[in-house]
Amino acid sequence: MATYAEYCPIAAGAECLADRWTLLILREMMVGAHRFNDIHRGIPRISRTLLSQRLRTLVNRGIVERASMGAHQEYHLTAAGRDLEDVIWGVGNWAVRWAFFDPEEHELDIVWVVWQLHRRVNFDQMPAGRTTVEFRATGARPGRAWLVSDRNAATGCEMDPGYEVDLVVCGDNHALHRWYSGVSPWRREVSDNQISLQGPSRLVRAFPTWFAPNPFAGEITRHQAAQRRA
Amino acid sequence: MATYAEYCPIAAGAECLADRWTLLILREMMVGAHRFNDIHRGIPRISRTLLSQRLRTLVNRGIVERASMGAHQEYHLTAAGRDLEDVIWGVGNWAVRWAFFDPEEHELDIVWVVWQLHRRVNFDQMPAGRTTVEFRATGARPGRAWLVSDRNAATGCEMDPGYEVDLVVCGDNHALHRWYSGVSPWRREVSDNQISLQGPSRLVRAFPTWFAPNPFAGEITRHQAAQRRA
DNA sequence: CAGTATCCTCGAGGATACTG
DNA sequence: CAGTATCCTCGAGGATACTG
Repeated sequence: MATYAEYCPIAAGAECLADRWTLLILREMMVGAHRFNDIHRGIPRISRTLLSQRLRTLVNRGIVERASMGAHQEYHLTAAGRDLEDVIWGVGNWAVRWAFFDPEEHELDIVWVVWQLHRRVNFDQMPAGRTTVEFRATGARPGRAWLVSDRNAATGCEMDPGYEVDLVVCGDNHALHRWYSGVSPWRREVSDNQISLQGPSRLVRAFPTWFAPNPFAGEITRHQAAQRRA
Repeated sequence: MATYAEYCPIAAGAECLADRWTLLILREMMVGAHRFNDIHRGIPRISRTLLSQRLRTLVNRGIVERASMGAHQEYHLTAAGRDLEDVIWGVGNWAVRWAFFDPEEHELDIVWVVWQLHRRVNFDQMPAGRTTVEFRATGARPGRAWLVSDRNAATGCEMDPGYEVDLVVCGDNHALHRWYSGVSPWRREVSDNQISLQGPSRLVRAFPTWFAPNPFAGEITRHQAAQRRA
């Protein structure tokens, strides 16, 4: 609270926002994570102790509110928190222009990618009933993860959920991250043989329509176009 | 660098910005401080060691550039740094709406206020030649500071510069900070007898025109009007 | 003026085990 | 499921003294 001890709005704002992890916690609520474990899956490298503490601080500052929803707890942005969304998207858009590059090896995490993807499923493009997609990342930090979509609910799994797999997405981990983020379009990675699909051709054709674009895809595309002009 | 290890623009932005003090260092460059000691006077509670280290980090990240200007060094925002200005003003404007209140005792620092004021002098409203204004803060954290304006240059001093004082601004420290920030208008503090001027009536009448408003004064006024409507 | 080198402290936060 | 309690480590950063 008294860290800066300056009577200045920027200092007051930094007091609220410039703690490690805080922007990512707010991001998770902005993209639809409201339960403790869901928020944690979106930020796997924060410890549960620290996440708990940061959430308490955000509640005390009036940016987040905690509420009992029946049996479980939920965290939601308050009006003050929602008023921060533009600033936080602004931080991300700035980074797209100046500090966001091709994925580095330590940033690769296919489980995290699939977890984030599960929030962007276009259910009206999905087959009726359950669809199970297995992602197999090869190359650096290889791994597997599963996306299960059923009617209008989807989830990401780091363990085999045991359902029959309808479609396998297999590819280089860097390429999967480039596609996920919007840094490169699906078609390019497929035609470069970096990513391939295995499954019924009906599903293979439909797959590119199953996910809404990354929230930063528009800014990334604009930035790439500006780069090419320069 | 690898703190978050997430392939996300918000994480990349937080990596650059969410360090303690960093937003305040950028603020100082945004308002016109470019030399090490000037930046430090704007952020007196940071140690010189840490300021030096943060500046180096900002240079490495491409947000600030350091250049020799003749004998001395200067720090300036790069294009990437200038592109951050809207985000940083956004943080301050958000704080005005949700996290900026009347000054607390630990935030009072009349020397810092006068130092910041020296950048906002309207030289065309100032008398020709040198003008020395002494600020005397009474009440909590009392202190004195001097503002010296000469032609088109001004500075703030924490020690008596030894010049004849042309005008004395005397008042409660909280009131001086409210006026400085734009939280309350000059006329209100004067008519409430919280602040008074001592000096030739010509200078007393002119004083309220001598400084450009605080950069957040507009947002503060808008916010106060919205508060009254609610 | 504009820093840097060195030493030392303390508190943020990780690991682990636990709870309603 | 959603955390909390406890213990411990290590590194950020303050204090001090120094330099071109």
